[in-house]
Amino acid sequence: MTIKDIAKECGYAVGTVSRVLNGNPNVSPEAREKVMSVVNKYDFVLNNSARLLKSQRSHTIAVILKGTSTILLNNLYGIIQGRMENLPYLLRAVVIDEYDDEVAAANRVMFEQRPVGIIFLGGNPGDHPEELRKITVPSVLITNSMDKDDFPLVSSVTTDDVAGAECCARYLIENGHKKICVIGGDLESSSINVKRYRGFRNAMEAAGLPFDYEKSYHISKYDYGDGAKAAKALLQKNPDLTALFTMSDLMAIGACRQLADMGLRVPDQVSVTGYDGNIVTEYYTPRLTTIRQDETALANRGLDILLERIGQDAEATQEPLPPVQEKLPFSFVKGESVARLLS
Amino acid sequence: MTIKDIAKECGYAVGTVSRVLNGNPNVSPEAREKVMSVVNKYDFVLNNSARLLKSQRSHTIAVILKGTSTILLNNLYGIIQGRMENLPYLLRAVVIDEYDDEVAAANRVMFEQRPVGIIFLGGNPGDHPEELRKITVPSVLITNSMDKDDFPLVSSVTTDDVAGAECCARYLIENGHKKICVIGGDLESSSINVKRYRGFRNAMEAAGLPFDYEKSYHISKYDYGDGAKAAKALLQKNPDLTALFTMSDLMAIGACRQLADMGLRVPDQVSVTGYDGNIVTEYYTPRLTTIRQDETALANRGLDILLERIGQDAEATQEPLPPVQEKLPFSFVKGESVARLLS
DNA sequence: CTGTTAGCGCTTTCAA
DNA sequence: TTGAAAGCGCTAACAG
Repeated sequence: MTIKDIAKECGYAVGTVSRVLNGNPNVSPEAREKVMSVVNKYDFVLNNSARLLKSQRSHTIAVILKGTSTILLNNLYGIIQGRMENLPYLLRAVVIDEYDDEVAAANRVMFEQRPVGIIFLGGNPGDHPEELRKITVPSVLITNSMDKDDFPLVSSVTTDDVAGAECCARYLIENGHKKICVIGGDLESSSINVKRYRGFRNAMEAAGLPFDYEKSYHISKYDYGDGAKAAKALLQKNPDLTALFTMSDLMAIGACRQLADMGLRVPDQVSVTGYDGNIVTEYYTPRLTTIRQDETALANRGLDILLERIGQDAEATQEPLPPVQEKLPFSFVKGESVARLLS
Repeated sequence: MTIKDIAKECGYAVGTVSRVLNGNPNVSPEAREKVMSVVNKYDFVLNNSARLLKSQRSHTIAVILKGTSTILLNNLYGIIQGRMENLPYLLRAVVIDEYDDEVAAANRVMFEQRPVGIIFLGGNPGDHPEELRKITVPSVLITNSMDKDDFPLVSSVTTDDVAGAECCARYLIENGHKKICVIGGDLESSSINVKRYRGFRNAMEAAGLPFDYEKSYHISKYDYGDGAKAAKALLQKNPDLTALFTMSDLMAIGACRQLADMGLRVPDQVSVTGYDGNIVTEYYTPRLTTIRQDETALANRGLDILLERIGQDAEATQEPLPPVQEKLPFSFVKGESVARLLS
């Protein structure tokens, strides 16, 4: 079943059928109706390969989803997908492993799909500058920020991780906590960890509290199990800690579990804060104190930025829009996992 | 940069370049080397659209992921993707909404990508028989079973939901629970709900316990919030209940939260069971009693079944392999969310 | 408004 | 073993 068959059956030429199917206005209503009736009769769909081959440009936006297990990213994807229904683009998800190279994946998809734009959900493309430079369509990184500013095609939308972490740490301090330990990601591996750590340190320093990285910072993956292990290790090294500042809700939940196993109650004996505002924090007992990123805003703004750049790229009239690195507001969720220390 | 440019640069014809790039054996070593050197020089990649257009058949396996939020499915996807590295197939993820029609999505991808096989992760393709019949490549449904047996191309791998639910319910009964209420999915909407309910009823009947669907079954979506609401409603109608049997870990966690808000402790005052064995159940407090599906086995077996059918489809020699509907064993996770009732 | 037609980049016969 | 050439299904430019 090809456009030719449709043309034959409805008595028009392939050009007309093509025009109808592509929403070209230069078609008479009768022709449109006639063609559509045949198209519907057979549930005919244009061959995408042929379209792509011909037009040398797809209407595909590729989404590189790094680390399928992160619920946040899936939600972002869902929001973006929802908006696609009213947009003339096709979304193509590329799900890669937490340890895969997102820029390599993007380059692969560049060749295979020729997308008009790329959305990175998670990951840190800036870590692969040479590869990233090969990407010739606008892209936007959501949830992480692009620190390098010499990529004219890469924008980013993120929440202010420094401020978020600072806010959360300040809440602990305001509640009388002084001996606070940190469960965080590897500072070498991702700038997001660095920022959250900086925010934490800012709050500590503002309060004149000391912090010993060697003793009181434990590296953890963004999952439950590692959070639990980190909590255990920190407790051994810092038996007098009163609070754990973590860089993710999953770490926080893992830590809570570990504390419970050690007979310590949250928040009565140890306070714990999460990060990200994962929905589970609302249902966990105790409800977790956390920083909520506004997923909807993040996804929408990211998509808007990309669409602007794709759109004007098509017109190719004026100067290309410069990339933007935006920070969106976060919100603090008080929860129940931080106790007020009487002093 | 096309195959033509490559051909020109290395002095061979496009046919030869194509043969080299496709691993066709009828190429002289010199030609191969020459071509490859130029290909590597430019990092040339064949235009996929043109290949597809020409060969009318991709090496793509499409994966329809229904409901991005289900962690289980993402894990399954991860496992499948991991195995792809050693396989000559490309995976194409199609993420659709919980309420989208997975068979329509599959048909779309059939036209656009011409995959050699389809994996349904979640969903219930059997619910759309007419559409499903249009799919002309082998497919396999993982986590749900195909009840209809007149689809010669659709296989399935699932755990035995009836047995799993029965096992879980029996555990409650063995611990002295008699007044058990159920938080479950809509029996109309998915056969998986019917099966889990049947398993539950089986256990109840075996123990000679009555169950009043109207009074003690509450329909809930597979998420936290609805689980909480359901728990509240059930408690109002059944103030004397001692246990909640739920059809998903998320519902169970939502229910636990609701119970805590009502001042009821789990499991001391009310016992709760989950379903699926989501990793969070191990870190929740209390650890949830649940049925764990063996994700790895499910994913691997599902892929194996599909590969067998794709493979022999290519040979096209003997009779096509019939579809199989397999049930894999589950495991019961005791957890800590069920109390022993003294009677 | 509609029909005709030249490719898009590739694979795959067919001949050499 | 290699080259030449015919399309795959579609779009878009052009002619009518």
